[in-house]
Amino acid sequence: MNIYDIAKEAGVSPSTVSRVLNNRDNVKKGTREKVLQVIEGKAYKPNLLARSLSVGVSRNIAFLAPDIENPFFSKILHGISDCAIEKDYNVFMFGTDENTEREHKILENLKPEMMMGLIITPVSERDENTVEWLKRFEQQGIPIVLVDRDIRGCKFDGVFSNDEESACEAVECLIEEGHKKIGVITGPETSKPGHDRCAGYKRALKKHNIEINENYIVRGGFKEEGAYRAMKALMEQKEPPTAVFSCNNMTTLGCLRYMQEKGMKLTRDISMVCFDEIKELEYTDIHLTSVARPIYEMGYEAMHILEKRYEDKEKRGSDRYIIRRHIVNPYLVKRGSEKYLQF
Amino acid sequence: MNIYDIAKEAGVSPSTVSRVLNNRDNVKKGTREKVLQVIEGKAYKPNLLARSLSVGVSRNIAFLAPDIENPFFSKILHGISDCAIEKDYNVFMFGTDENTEREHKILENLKPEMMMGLIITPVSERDENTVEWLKRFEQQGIPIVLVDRDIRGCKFDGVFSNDEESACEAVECLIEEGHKKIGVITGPETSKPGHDRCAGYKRALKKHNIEINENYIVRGGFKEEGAYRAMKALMEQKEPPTAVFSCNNMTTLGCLRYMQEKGMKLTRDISMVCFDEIKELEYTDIHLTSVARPIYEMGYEAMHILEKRYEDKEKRGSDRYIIRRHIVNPYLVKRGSEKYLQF
DNA sequence: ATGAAAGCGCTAACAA
DNA sequence: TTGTTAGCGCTTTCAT
Repeated sequence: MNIYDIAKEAGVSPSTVSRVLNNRDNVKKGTREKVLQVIEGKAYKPNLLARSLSVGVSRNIAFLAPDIENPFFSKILHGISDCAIEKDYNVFMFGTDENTEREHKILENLKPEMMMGLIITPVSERDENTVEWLKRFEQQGIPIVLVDRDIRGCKFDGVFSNDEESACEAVECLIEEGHKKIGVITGPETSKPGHDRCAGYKRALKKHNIEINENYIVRGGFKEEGAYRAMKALMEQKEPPTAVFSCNNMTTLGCLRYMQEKGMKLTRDISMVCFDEIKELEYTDIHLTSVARPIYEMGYEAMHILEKRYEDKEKRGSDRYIIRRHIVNPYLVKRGSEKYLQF
Repeated sequence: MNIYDIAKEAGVSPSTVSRVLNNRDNVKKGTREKVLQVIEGKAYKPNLLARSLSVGVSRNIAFLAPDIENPFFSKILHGISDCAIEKDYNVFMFGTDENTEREHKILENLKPEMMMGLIITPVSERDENTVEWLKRFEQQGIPIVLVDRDIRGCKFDGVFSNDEESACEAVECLIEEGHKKIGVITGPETSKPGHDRCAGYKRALKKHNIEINENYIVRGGFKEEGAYRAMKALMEQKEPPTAVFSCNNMTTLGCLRYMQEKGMKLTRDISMVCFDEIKELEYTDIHLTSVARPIYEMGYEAMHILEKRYEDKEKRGSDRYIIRRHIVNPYLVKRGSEKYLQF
C-alpha cells in the first residue's frame, strides 16, 4: 500500500496525500480530513526509505562508542535513545573497542544517506583519519556531536565534562588527608579526558607544592587489564605511593583486582579516589570517593544538540550556525577511601 | 555521484554498473575491470537507501531490550554488534524499559522497510499485542529472533538458556549446605525466565522434600527497587528465610542494598545464590555463588541465526524453513555465599 | 554480454 | 487549493 492507493481511495492526487502526511498548511480542511480518514482506515504508514531517498535525509542517527559494555556508555546510550524516541529518530549503535582502526572502518562503512547525524565518543583526540571522516560527514550535511571526548583543534558540537577541574579536586581531596606520594593510573594519552584528568592530577600536586614523580604516572588505558598492570608497576616500586587516583571506571576495577590479589585494604594499605562511579560497589565494603557526573543527561543532551542543529538547517540559511558545546560539572562524592589510617 | 556517472565514465550502461556492483557473473571480464577501476578512482559508494527501496529490503536490524543499562543486555548487544559488523549489517538499538506499553509503541513505530530483521528480548512471554506485532513483521518477511526470553505458544527462532535447570541447581546448592528456609526474589511472573527460575526453585525444594512456603516467594520484577522491597518483605517475617535465591543481576543489587542497610553479612546472617553474575563484585567482600552464562555468545548467536534465516530466503523456496532455537547451558560458579555459619 | 526502460514510494517545483 | 510530472539512485525484466 502506498500513497497512490490512498490518493485513489480518497479521490485526490498523490501530492495532496503527501501534503497531508507532511502537515503542509496548503490543504483544505475537508480534503485533509478525508485523506486522514482513509489513512486511518487502511492503517497506512508512509515508506520512510522512499521518503528519505526523495528528500535526501533520513531519520536515523548513529552512536559510536569505544566500549559497548562500559556502563558509562550504556548510560549515554540510554540518554540518547530516550531523547531520540521522543523526537522520532532511530539510533544505530556501534562499538569501536578503543581502537582507531576499527573506528575508521566503521566510519568508512557508515552510509551517509542512512544517517541524519552522528554522535561519537572518538577513540583519540587527534586521530587525523577520524577527523577527516567526521569533517567529510559534516560537509555532506551530517552534523557531528562529540560526547565526553573532545577532538583537538576542532569546533564540533559536543557535550563534555570539566575533567581537569574535577580530577584536580579529587586529588586535592587526597592531599588534604596528608598524602604526598600519590600515583595515577591514566587513560590513553591520546584521549582528551585521559589527558585532562592527568593534567588535573598534576595541577593538584603543583598547587600544593608536591613534586611530580614521573614514576607515579602510569598508563592504564581506560582498561581493566592495563590498569591492573599499571597498579602493579605502581606498587612494586621501592617507594610505592600511599594513594592512587584512578582515571575511569575500568581502571578502577583493575586497581581493585590488584589490591584484592595482594590483600590490600583501602585506607589501611592505600587510599584511592576515582573518576566515574561504579554503582555496584555501593553495597560492598569498597566505598570509593569518586568523581560523579550526570551521564544519562549527557547522552540526552547530545541528542538534543543534534536535533537543534537539524532545526537550524531548516530555519535559517544553511551557512551560518551556532556551535553548541555543553560542559557539565562533575562533583566529588566522598565515601572515605581518601583516608589513610597510617597517618 | 551515482551509478549513471560511473556508467558514463566507464562507457557502459547503468545496468552494467549495477551488475558489477552486485557481483553478477554475466559481465565480461574486461568490462567489469574497467567499471571497477572507475568506481575505485572516484571512490564511489552505492546509495543503500536507493538499493533498499528498489529491492525492498535493507541491511539494518533492530535489537529491542528491556533495559539498556543492564550489563546483561550490553553484553548481548556487544555480541550482536560484533556479528553484525562482520556480516555488514547495522544495528538499531531500542530500550523497552520492561514496559509492554513502550514495547508496543516502539514496535509500532518500527519501519519495516528499514529493517531486515528483529532481535528482541520481549518484556512478557504472553503479551498478545507484542506477539501480534512480531507475527506481522514475520509475515512481511522480517525474521524475528528472540533472546533470553521465549514467548509462550510461539515458534520463533531464538537463543535461550536452560534457566529452570540451572536455577534448580543453584537452589540445591543452598540445600546441600543445610538450608531449609529458602526465599526467592522472583522476576516478573510474565517473563519466561522469571517463571522458569522460580520453577527451578520450586523443583529443587520438592526434590528434597522441603515444603514450599508461599511467603518465601516474593516478586522482585527484575528490578533493584522491587528486589529491595521483596527482600524487606522476606526478612521481616516472623520466621525469615536463612537463604535467598535472587533471580537476576538487578534483583541481586536490591538484596545487597537491603543487607547493607541492615548490616547483614553473607554467610553470617544469610546465605545467597544468584542468577547472572555481577562482575564488579569480584573485587569486593561480596562473593556470590552465581549462575553464569555465555552472554556475549548468546547475542552473537542471535545475530548469526538472523543471518541464516536470511540465507534461507535467498536459497530455497521461501515457504519451508527450519526453526532455529538454541539453548545454552548455564553453569554454577560457587564462591561461598551459599554457606551459613550458624549451622 | 549489454542496454533501454520501467518501477520501488515519496517529494517538490511548476502549472492550473 | 490541487494535480501533473519529473526526479531521488538503484534493480530488474525484457530486448538485442
